[in-house]
Amino acid sequence: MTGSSSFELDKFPRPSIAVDVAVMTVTAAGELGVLLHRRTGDKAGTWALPGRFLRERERLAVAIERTLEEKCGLPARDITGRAPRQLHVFDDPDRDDRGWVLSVAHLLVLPIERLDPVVAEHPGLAIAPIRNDHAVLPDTQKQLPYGQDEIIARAHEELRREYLETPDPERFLETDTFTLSELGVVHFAVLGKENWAIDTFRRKMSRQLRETSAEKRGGPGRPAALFRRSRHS
Amino acid sequence: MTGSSSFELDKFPRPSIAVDVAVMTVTAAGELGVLLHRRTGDKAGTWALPGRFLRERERLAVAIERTLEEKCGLPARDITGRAPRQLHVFDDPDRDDRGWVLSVAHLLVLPIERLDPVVAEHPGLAIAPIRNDHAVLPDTQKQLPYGQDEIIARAHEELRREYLETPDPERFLETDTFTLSELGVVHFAVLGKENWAIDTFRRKMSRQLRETSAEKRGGPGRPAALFRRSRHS
DNA sequence: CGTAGTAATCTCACTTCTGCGAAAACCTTA
DNA sequence: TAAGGTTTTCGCAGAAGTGAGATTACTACG
Repeated sequence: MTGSSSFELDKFPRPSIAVDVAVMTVTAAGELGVLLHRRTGDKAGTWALPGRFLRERERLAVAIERTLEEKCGLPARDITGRAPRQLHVFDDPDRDDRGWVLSVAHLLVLPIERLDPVVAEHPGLAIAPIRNDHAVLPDTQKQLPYGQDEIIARAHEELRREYLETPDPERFLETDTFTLSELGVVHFAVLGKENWAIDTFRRKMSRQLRETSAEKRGGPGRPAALFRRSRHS
Repeated sequence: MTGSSSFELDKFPRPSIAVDVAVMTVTAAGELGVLLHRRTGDKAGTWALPGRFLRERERLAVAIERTLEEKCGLPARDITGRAPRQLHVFDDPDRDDRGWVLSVAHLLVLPIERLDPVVAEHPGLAIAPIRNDHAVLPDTQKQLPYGQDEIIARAHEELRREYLETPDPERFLETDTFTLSELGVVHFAVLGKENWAIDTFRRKMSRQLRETSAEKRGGPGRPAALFRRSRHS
């Protein structure tokens, strides 16, 4: 920005700023899913990504956090320690028929354990699986409003890029230690079978983790070594 | 966003939106550089990235384009065919002492040939080389205002990520055909010597280019094969 | 207790990648 | 026109990565 006298700010009309968030998780079935909520107001009943308008001098991350709390009943402490990630600013002035709105799209990853109880309790919430790069809605609605399908596509793309190289950087897995299989379920959900090579996966990831002396046993098959995140990831 | 009655837009105060752009180039000396301009107004004389406030219903890319035209005298046709790339939204409400401003940072790559004549003509412009991930300013000023150093760091990081894999995706090189050495100068400028392996570079890039039957000769040394961008890059 | 089933890990041949030095092809200058 | 300098390209041996099958170590069930 250029140096300007302070009243210059008032010279220009200003857009409303919205935040939208694709909360992504890996379901118990091992599928990548996104949190949707049923809208209220004039377009009640349709599914959409959570989002709302930015309040005065509010930070984007805080707006995201409050949206999830207010609209989805997700307690704030379910989000602590997790930072929403900016994806894109949608700036088409005709995107929103209510007026001139810029929308900042975000990605937030949450473990399914945090989402499941909340979704079970609120009928206005759903976790839609993502197939072929778009969300499969719970009923006959085909698309999300305001081109939110593109948000999901961008979120998925971002995740794919990260998960090719790094072991669960967004922490779908919350536990301190985990087996390579557990990690594999997450990566498989993100990457899909076309980008999935189990051998390469195990080798690349185990190199980036610290092995613990413990094992996980109890299930069928050979016990699996438990790994821990390496210090700086 | 949730469905809302249309007057809801007016209920909230709205922030000013600024766009800032790191115009990056590779200088004749083979260094990565960024375009700076001397500010006017109350902080006249200090160097900063070009930027201004978004006008009513203006698209971000258009605001960038006009900023460069109005503030730096870059003719619009120097930018045609090139899309600024969003990097980040800076949302700290205290970032700008003039008020509540969100700033959308962008990266735009331009070939040095387009910048050189304009910079030579305008004394308020400079191309600052980037070393150790921050711009080396032309005079005693140490830092850019409003944390614009972070914009440069993000821009550089983004470029590094792309240029490890793909031959000049942002098109520092504008000519139709080029030799691997000419391409190498650009990649070296972006990646720095620590990420530079000439053999790997040649092999990885030549595979992604189409060889032409022409050669470039005239300089000292063996003539170099001229390559062309492959269709979809 | 033995057998079947399952999951994790190891082994090995094969392919690809990497760094380096040698060779090729040109320009300049004497 | 021959020698020297420069730049590009090729060739090779060693390193690293890949995919598939064999092996190991468990649980479940009769």
